[in-house]
Amino acid sequence: MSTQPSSGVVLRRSTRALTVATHSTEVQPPIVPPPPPTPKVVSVKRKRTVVEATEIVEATSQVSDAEQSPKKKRTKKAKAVVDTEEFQESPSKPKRKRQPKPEPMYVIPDVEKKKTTFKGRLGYACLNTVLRNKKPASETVFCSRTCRLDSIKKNGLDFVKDLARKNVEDLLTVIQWNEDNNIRFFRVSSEIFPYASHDKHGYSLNYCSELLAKAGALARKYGHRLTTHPGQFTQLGSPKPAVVEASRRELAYHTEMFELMGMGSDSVMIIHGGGVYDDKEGTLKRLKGSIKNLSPNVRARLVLENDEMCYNAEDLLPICEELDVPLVFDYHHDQLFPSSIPPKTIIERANAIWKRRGIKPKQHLSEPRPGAVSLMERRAHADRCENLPPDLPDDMGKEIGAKDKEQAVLYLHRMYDLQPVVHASLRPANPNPSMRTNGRKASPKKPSAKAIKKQAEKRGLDDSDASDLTDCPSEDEELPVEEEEDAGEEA
DNA sequence: CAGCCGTTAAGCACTGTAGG
DNA sequence: CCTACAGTGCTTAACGGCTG
Repeated sequence: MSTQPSSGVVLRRSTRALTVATHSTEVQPPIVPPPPPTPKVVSVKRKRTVVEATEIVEATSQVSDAEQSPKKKRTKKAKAVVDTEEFQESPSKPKRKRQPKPEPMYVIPDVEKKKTTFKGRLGYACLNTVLRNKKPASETVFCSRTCRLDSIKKNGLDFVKDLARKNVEDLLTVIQWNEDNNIRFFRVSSEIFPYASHDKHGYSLNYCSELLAKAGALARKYGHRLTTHPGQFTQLGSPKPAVVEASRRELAYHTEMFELMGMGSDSVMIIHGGGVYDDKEGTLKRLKGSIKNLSPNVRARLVLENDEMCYNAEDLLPICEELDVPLVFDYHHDQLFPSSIPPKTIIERANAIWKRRGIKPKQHLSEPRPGAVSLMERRAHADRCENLPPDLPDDMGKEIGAKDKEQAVLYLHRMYDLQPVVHASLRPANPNPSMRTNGRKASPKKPSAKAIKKQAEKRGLDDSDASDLTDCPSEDEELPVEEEEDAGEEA
């Protein structure tokens, strides 16, 4: 709303309220009838949530005989439990089958041909849009199924473990798709085993060892490189010991995954420097200390990456060189938060570390969205990349960070004649890419749970009401939510 | 059933505002 | 002027309410 100050560090993007039609790659003009101006009644929703929640508990507590006593409103969650129990195939009651929609016709425009000396691999991160968007929904393939902590509390640990198993099953499909489409470099979603590193609900991956070994064997058979990028809450430099400990667990779980898959040293885990905590030097010292304290097998796979806000390549290179931790150079981040050292020098120094360690180097490439001006806007990834940087070493793995995921890779494959492409796998680019990212949208009206809790504490509500919302058992959960709502309404 | 939309989960950066 | 705090941003996909 207000004009951006000249420094322009962060832009509050009220313009985001503009809704954007979901990325439509189909040729048919999207039929988007204007939504009726229905007033949103948030508070009602919340109250209902509480009621439903109790129903779910009842429903799932008798999963075995769920079929004989269907609740008037069978929740999706309850259904999900049944589904996971019948992974293979279920001769369940005859469902009315919806006529499958015909495959949409895609018109794939020609690409501008460009030249490069690059002979390395291009890869993408986490999600394959073709497989993810398969219809019907039961056909979709993806590796980042997750759930809420509440679902684990209600349904037990096996619930989340089953989700993860399905993720790994789908990883096999993704690897095969990648092979069929000449993409041999893939970042596995850090959410493939949801909550595996959680302090209370964490679990070992051993239960899934056979399937992981199978996925690893497939990747190795085709010579695919798999890497991972643990979440931004992996903060090895945090002043809070609990956060560092959680970060260690996160890295340990990713290491365990690659070990069970039998992946070699090229399967690295990439993290950023993290927050600054008002003390960059001190934080870098803590980061260094934390890395030194990692167990050897975890440290063997750890890699740092320059980010666009806190630690650029120049900040990280000294640590990387001292501790022999490879550096993933991200071109996009370097543009937003440049080092005083030119990229060429950074890449040379980074590559020297990769070489010393005997690991194939890796870089990240992405581009800001067209028309992006402010820093926050330029942070968001464009749908695709239009250019490869010059002078790339041939053994370099290049992960393309783009909204169109594998399509961005195929686009570059075509532009630069890097690999043959399967035409049926191609999807057209969105002709009208917006500036809007997919980030979380917050409701301006409703205070956050944290804010509500603090308000409640301030107003001197009794302990049970102000107790930790994230951790209280189901019985207690109902009261605070009701209180929450009142607090929210009044505030 | 499909699709839309807000919420949630992790941790931190940053801005604007209120109050001392 | 400084501090504290609320709100929003970064990412991502499932969940759940709701509508058509």
